[in-house]
Amino acid sequence: MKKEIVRRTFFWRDPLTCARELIGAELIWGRCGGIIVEDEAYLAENDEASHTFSRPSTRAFVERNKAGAAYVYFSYGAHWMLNVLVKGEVNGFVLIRAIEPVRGIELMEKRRELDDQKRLCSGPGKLTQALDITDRHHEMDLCADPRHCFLRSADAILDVVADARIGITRSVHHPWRFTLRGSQFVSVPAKL
DNA sequence: TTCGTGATAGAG
DNA sequence: TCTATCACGAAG
Repeated sequence: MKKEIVRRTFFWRDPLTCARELIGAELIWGRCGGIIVEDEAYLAENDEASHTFSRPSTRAFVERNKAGAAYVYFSYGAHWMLNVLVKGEVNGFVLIRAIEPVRGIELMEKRRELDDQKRLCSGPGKLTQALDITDRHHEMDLCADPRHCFLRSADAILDVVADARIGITRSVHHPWRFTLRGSQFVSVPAKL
């Protein structure tokens, strides 16, 4: 089962498909990385929970950048969030919410000051802290540099669960959060 | 359950 | 300028 770098064409589809298929892929970030076990899809149109709904700067970002670009923003005065831009028939984003640590674990534990792999990257703010992701990565192309990319095997068969997105107040009903079934590394387990 | 934290955007 | 809002996390 050979893993290959996810190419830009992967992000030329609708955000829901991208989000679902990124589960099980490996996020490579410098010396660190891990398997994506939780993410969420946001649509640039008709999705009140998306930043594009209320933020002109985000709409400009979508226009300005290619698919596969990193959209990084600061939230609640404390946390960075990592998203990937998707540009298909419907534009949108995939928010990376949790990874299962695989490489550079020691470094990530040091950054988080936490010796617990299950909670090391089990949330969007936690994983950016563990990987040292900040606004300096905003607009970075995640399909060009093998040090900051996604790795995925095309033939992997995974049990992915879809349920409602977390931490939003609008458009809450869409089942656009995706998790790897049974994973101990997610922020909040899916309801069965 | 609460609360800190700061960027953004819209109203006044 | 002022204020509401927020795709969070940690403590209690």
